[in-house]
Amino acid sequence: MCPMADPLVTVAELLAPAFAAVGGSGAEPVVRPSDRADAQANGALAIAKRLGQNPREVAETVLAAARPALLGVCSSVDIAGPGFLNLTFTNEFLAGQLTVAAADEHLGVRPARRVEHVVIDYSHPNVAKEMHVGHLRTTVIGDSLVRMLEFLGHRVTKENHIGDWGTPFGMLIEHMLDLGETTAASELSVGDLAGFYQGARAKFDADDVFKDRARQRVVELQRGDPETLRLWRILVAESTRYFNEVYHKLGVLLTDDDLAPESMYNPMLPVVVERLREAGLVQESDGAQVVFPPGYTNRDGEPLPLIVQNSVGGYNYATTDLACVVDRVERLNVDRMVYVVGAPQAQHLAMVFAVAEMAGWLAPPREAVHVAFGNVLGADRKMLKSRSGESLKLGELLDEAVERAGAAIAEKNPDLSGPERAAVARAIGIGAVKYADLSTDRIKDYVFDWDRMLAFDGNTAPYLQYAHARLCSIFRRAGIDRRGIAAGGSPFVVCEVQERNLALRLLAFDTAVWDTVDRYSPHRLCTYLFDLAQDFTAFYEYCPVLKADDDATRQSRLALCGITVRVLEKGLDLLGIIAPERM
RNA sequence: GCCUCUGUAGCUCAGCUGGAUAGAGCAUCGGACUUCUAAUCCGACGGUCGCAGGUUCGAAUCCUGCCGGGGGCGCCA
Repeated sequence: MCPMADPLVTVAELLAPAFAAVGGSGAEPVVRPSDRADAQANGALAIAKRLGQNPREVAETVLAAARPALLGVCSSVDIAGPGFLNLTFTNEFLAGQLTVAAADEHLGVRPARRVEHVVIDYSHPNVAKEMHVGHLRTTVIGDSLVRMLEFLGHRVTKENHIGDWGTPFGMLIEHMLDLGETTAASELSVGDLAGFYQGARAKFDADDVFKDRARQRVVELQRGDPETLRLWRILVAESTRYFNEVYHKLGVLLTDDDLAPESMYNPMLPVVVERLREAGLVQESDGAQVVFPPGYTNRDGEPLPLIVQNSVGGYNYATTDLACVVDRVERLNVDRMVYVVGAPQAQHLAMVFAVAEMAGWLAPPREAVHVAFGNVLGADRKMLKSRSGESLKLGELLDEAVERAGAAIAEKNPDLSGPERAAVARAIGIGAVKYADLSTDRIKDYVFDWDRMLAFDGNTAPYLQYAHARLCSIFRRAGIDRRGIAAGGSPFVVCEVQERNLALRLLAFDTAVWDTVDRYSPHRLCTYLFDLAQDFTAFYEYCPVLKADDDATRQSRLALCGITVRVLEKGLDLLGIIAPERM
């Protein structure tokens, strides 16, 4: 078993036998952070309630049993209020825990007990359609979850389920023919997907001849006509190239290897329906082939179906989503499927999962999770739009972020120049956009505000990056490699209150990461990192490092800075944010 | 109509699987730079946690009802 760095986890472990002895097998210490001490254990109250005893007396009994285990760990343990155990750690214990964390490649974060194969479904842009701010959330949240799950040791499969199939492709292909293949391709590759799509749409709506051609083309596409497929592949290839440009700007992990296009599932669609039919789940309703998962009703209170084949024999996204489930279970053998998809799809996904369960494709411990998220709003609290009222192109938004960050740097630090300034502008601009998205609870809508996200104070990426840059500066001036600092010995001396607060925060990284992953809520890690940056700057203000009074203090503070910079860097990396060395 | 998410300081948000006196940041006001990056720090001000009940030793947190806002509810994805 690997040693645990987090004092709350460690002390919970130390207290567990005493609580179990007094309260029975279900009794837990319930250790939480506290304002009045370093931690409080609330478990005695639950035991008292269950046993009908006085909670303070229960706390006394538990404490008496636990005392030996806490020797050297806690400098004081008090019973307070109705029966809390207030725990204060010894500085020596904290120093020892810091040594454990510093020696750990994972900075004290416990690896997953059981390694799972997790598939994450995110980003999913549509071919020949613009990527907009709606794609920002799924892409950034998904990317962050991939990084965290991998950090915990899971095997992660990224799936970018791009929309490359469906009736719109008839008009898109015909539009491409009208423009000429090379013109069309160049229009798409420079990223004018909105113009291309709207051009096709306008003709489709206005021109009946064009409409007929488009419909005929859909038939050819579905029939597998080679020439039509060739044209279709041009659309897909040019769009994919454009998506990759946006992904590159964003700095996310997605590559072509992660593409799981809708069309990939086409051959499976009839099979899915057939298998549902064999399982006796399919009914005909108004001419369509449907499954009725229990518990869903429409607005008239009648059972609500999941339509898997429409009345003219076509398949839809429910069929495709079911095919995905089958593919992931039977081909990839995944343990967990994570869908980073907007909140409006909640009912659809719930029904798909329900049908998959009915068919026996999805059964515990295998699980499917909908990681839902809200909208990005403008200052008017409506869906974010460009000035002209069009939907905002993601690529342009990212360019603007880098531009704004560049302007800020030019003003604040004129010494940075050339390529370094450009790189820093990118790290700050993109980091700011990502952090603004990740730092609020994903289920809620948030207001997109340039000034707030790019501010260098407050809960923003630049504030965290600035703390990181100051740390790097210390090591640069000391002429020490910050990565090699903590190796060997136990240099930590926890003394000043700022050192103590920083130490406690650093040691809570484990809990912060696990809380974040357990709830698929990156904003929890953001909150932690902001707290860490604040604790560090307080330390930085009051505790000289390079000019410390004596060498032991200097060594200890350098080592403390060494873990801080690693946690900050790793934490930001888990959010997909780059921390520049200077800014 | 039913389902679902949501309502916390002037503003933007944490806290929600029950714990002690509800926390940050911004803004406002007052302090701190010949100092490891002041892009910072310290302090003050600021809240009947939408409303009303209930559960209990204890509720922002759980339950019920109501009010306000968003979303979803049969052949698009």
